[in-house]
This record gives sequence, C-alpha cells and structure tokens, in this order.
Amino acid sequence: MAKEKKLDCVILGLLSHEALTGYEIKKRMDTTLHSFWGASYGSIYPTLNGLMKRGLAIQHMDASTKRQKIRYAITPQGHAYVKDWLKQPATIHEVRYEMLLKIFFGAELGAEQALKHIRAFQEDIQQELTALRAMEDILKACLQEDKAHSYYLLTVRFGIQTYQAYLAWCEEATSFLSEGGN
Amino acid sequence: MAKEKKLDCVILGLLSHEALTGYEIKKRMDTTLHSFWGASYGSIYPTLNGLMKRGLAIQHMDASTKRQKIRYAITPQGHAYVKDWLKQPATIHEVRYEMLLKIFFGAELGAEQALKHIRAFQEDIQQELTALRAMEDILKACLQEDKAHSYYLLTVRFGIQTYQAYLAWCEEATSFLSEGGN
DNA sequence: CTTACCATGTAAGGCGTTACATGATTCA
DNA sequence: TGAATCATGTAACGCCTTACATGGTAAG
Repeated sequence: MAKEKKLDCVILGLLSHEALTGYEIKKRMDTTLHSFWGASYGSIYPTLNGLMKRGLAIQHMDASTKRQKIRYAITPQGHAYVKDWLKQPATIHEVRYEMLLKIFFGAELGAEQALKHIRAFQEDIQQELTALRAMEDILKACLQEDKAHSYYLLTVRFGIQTYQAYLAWCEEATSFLSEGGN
Repeated sequence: MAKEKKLDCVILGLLSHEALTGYEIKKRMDTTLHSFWGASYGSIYPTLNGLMKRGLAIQHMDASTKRQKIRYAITPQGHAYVKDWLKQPATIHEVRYEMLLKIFFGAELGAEQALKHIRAFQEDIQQELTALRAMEDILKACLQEDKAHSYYLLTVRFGIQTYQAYLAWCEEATSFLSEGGN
C-alpha cells in the first residue's frame, strides 16, 4: 500500500461502521469530519464507484422507499484495506488559512483592514465552536453505547481546543493591533 | 476579481515587499508561511511565468553572479492586484489532518495504535513549535525595523498558540486512552 | 572531491471542485 | 403549491504534486 487515495480510506472507514448512501457520507463530511477533512459530491460518488469496481465495497438498492437510494457496504477486502491503512503512519498535515495570508501581508493596508479579517474569522470560529460543543455533549451522553464514541469524542476535543486557541489569538491580535502593534 | 488563484496573490504579496527568485519564494513557503500555506516548485515557477505574461511581475536577470538567477519584481498593476485582494474577505479555511482520521476510526484497531499516532504527531508538532519560537524571538528583536514585522509576528503567534493547543490535546488524549477511554 | 545547497524548470498524472442536470418527498 | 431537503450523478476544468532533468558553487 504505497500511495492510497485518502478519500478511499475515509469512505471505507465510515462504511466499516455502517452501510451508507453517498448522500449520507457527504453529511458526515459536513458534520462529524468537518473540522479536519472534507469532500464534495463530485469526489464522493466517483470514489464510491471506484471502491465497488475494486471489490472494496458493494452496493445494494434500498427498497424501503420508492426514492432511488443506493446504500454501500464494506466488503471483507475493504475492511482489510482500512485496517492496513490505519496501521501506517499519517503523512498528511495540511492547513491553509487565507485569513493568515492577509494578516501576513497586512502592513500593505494597515491595522483597520487586518482587524476586519480577524473579526470575520472570529465569528466563523465561534460558530464552529458552538457546533462542536453540541457534538461533545451528545457524545459524552452516550459514551458507553459504542466503543467508537470515545474516539469520535477525541477528535471533537481536538477541534474544541484548537478553536479555543484561535479565539484566544483573535483577542491577542486585536489588542496588539488596536494598541498600534508594538 | 472573482476567483483569484491564491498562489498568484501569495507570490505577489511576497514580491510587494522585495524582489525574489523562484527559489527564494519556495524558501519563504517552507519557513515563514509554512504553518498556514504551502507550494512546490512545480507550481511556483509556472505561476511566476503567468504573472509575468499578465504584466503583474517583471523579471530581471541578476548579473551579480555567474549562476543563472532570475529575480522577479512586482509591477504597479501587480501591486494594485494584491491590494484589491487584501480588501476582499478571506474564503479559504482548510484543514486536513490524516492523524485525526486515524483517531476517528481508532476503535477499529484499539488504543495502542491510536497512541502511536498521537505520539508521532506530538513529536512533529514539538519540532514545528521550536521553529516558530525561534522565529518569534527574531521578530520581536527587530519589530521597529519594519512595520511588516508586526504582521509577520501575528502569524507566528497564531502558529504558536495553535500548536500549544495541539500539544495540550495530545496529553489529554493520551491520558484518556491510557485510562481506558471513559 | 564530494556533499550540500543554490537554482530553474517540465511533464504526467492525480485529485478534486464547481456547475450543471434531474427528479422525489416532505412539510408548512 | 412552494420551499427545503433528500438523492444521484457527470463534465469541464483547474490546480497542484511528484518525479524527472540539469547544472553551478561553496565548503570541508
């Protein structure tokens, strides 16, 4: 297993817990995994297809509704694939904050502009933090229901601590710039 | 200015402070901007070329050495382009941590494996933090030399506070998993 | 003399987003 | 009946990384 496509692994990981539709996978990306991974429909559906062709997942039509609904389940090969990936050291650490770019070049336009970017960022993060805290409460309430919940909680805690640090920085940076940056 | 390619902006931003070669730009990416943006030679050189063709940067051969050396400077149009970009709200906030993916799916292999991933992460971050603290010291020592230094310092502070939060999480997560995750 | 670093670039190919296209169902 | 959400997908296109290819220079 040299260069696995990470989306293969993420989706297989989700499927290893329960069978899901493409739509549901996207939901997970936008909620549970949102603070550290993302994906669009345009990558999810083709990936699901590839997984099927390689025998790592199988689809079965959900006949419970009239609506077209394709549910994907992991195969034993898929399961082996995830486990193998989970054992390898993690290589991808990527962060891209356009806001920080604008702060870095902030001298060009001055403190007013920079403060605006910080405020916008602060508001975004505050919202993310609220969402994560809600998830934290839910997870804490059902920790013993499933061993996996402890691991989910760990990633939520990571997000919370990170976002708190962001907010602390926002305050520090705001003071610094308000006092003339010295 | 609808969808600017961010690398255009980053490079132009760097050039707005001083004329640089492609190699020097890559250096900045790997040091100063490293904690919140990245780029490879394979994207830097072609971008520099595009910037030239659009009249946003000009190149002048550096005759001071026998070695081939192409230094790029920003044009007034390039400068206007950066300023305009700096005024727009930031849109890109991207974080991808493969380590967190492996923690999220951690129940699959158990606490031992998860702890290994955490330890590796912790070591990486500790190194990054050391590098950032060194940059912080340097910047603090020459804050008044250039107004831009205050803004650079702000981004370094962001990295430091973020990484400290990561390390705090590592400790929390390690205790949690060592005590059986409850 | 050879290692490390300076220096520039290209080609192939992967990965992923955006926008588009379509339609069912539920709820107010 | 209209809006929101459920649900699946494709096509175009852009962006970037990796690997490759080449050579100069400085220091030990």
